[in-house]
Amino acid sequence: MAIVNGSCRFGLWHVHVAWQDDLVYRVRFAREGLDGPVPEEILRYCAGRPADLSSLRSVATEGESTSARIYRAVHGVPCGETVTYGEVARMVGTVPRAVGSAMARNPTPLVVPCHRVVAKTGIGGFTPDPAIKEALLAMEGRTSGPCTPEKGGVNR
DNA sequence: CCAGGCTTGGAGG
DNA sequence: CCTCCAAGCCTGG
Repeated sequence: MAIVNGSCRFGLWHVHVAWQDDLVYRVRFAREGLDGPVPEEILRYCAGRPADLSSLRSVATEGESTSARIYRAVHGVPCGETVTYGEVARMVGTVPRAVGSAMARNPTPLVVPCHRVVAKTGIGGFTPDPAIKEALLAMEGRTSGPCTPEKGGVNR
């Protein structure tokens, strides 16, 4: 079985996904869509329905490199919560800028929820557009949001 | 090998 | 409150 490529809609964006079973190789936000399926959880998530993105695995978390450990730490951040670059750095034993670099190169956004990693003083960055990060966090902040956080605590 | 990054905390104005 | 800056380190080219 080969790797499957597909996309679904998230607001004005198209979410491209390269995947196979529960393993995701690549996720990226693009202006244009492409034909093909995406994992059920990602489809539900993008549609604003209850979804558990952490049930998917990412190739980014494989290995023992520093970035892999950073991605694993971020993979464990639950929906509805956020952490700062500095907090992730302390968990992994590195520095905030290394975390920022890793997030900027995250091959699988959503599956490794880099949008839940914010700066201590603000929302932090997001490629290709910080507006996506804001939209994702706003969506997850709702008590009846897609991942139904137990306590509807929005972080900031 | 080197430039630069989705940071941070402290110093100083 | 705000600007400035070095620390510290990982990665792509």
